[in-house]
Amino acid sequence: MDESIFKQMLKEKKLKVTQQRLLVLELMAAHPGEHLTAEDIYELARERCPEIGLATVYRNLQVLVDLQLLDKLSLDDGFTRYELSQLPGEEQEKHHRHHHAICSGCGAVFSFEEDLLDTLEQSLCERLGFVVTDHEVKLYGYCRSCREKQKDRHSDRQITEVID
Amino acid sequence: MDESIFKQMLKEKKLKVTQQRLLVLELMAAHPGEHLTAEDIYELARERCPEIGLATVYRNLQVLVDLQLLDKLSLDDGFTRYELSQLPGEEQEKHHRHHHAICSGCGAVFSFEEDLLDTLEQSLCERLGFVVTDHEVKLYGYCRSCREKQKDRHSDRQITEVID
DNA sequence: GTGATTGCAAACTTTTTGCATCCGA
DNA sequence: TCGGATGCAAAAAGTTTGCAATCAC
Repeated sequence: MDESIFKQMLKEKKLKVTQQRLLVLELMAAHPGEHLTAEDIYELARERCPEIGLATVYRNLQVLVDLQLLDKLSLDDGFTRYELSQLPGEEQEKHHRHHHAICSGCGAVFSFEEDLLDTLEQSLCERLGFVVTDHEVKLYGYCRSCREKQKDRHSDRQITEVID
Repeated sequence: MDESIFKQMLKEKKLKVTQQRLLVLELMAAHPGEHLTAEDIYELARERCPEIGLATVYRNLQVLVDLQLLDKLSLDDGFTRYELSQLPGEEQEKHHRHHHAICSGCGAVFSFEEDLLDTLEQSLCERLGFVVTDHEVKLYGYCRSCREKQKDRHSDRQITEVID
């Protein structure tokens, strides 16, 4: 991870480079693709900086979101979650947030990237003059393993019915 | 609104038809397309049933969500919001949740329906065996009026620069 | 030195829960 | 009558804030 670019980004916003701030970013960078809660990050942070406070974690997560290094998202379980968006210096022509498919059966979360919203975003711009800068897509449904369990349960029931 | 179908739906789940339950549904039906918070609905409900409790509102909103009469959504302002999904008896071959475009400038919310996720959902099913039953799409960006304000501000600045 | 940042605790906000009472079927 | 539903208050849970002490620059 390019720390000097991060320091530059902070300097531009007149923010200081503190140990805690660096640590939070490092931890997020060490867990790409994961959807960590503030509490998760707090627990990880305390391993290396036991005196850190939860409020500091919240404040620094917000700084990193403002710098567009993290995405803030919700998987509808009551927690705000954070996911690495890009490493400092990794410029992207367009912000490319992950989409998530959440299993209603077991709560498993599948992440994916896909650019199928372009048509939608274009029509929105033409019709409303609304220019899209970011999007969040959540799909709800049932994953393969839950569907197979469901199938098994149905078989059981049928067998039971036959036996009865 | 077909009250008898609603009563039938409740009976099937062994739930009772209470005044409060009816009232919450009526209020939601009277505000289609709006994204009301529990507090909003509580305020509206108290006009006609001053003794109603906020907890009752929450409990009945959840009942209506379970019956698929309401959609639960978040516009990222810290409130869970509720929107009429369909009236009792209005069967839809597929659940058709609204999508929302949220303006980062002024907070305005634009709702729309569109079926551009079919390809995405199909590929998800083929690749992961994940079957989608519902989806939530949020687009973030800037609405026309905020973009025009932004444009004006740029013009001002240019003029100032020229004058200086 | 100055101003941002931290850690701690208290406060805040939204939502849920326990429980005695009430009411619908 | 009986079990679900209600209203109230208290609790829960996640997040934010106030403030004195500390740290980065």
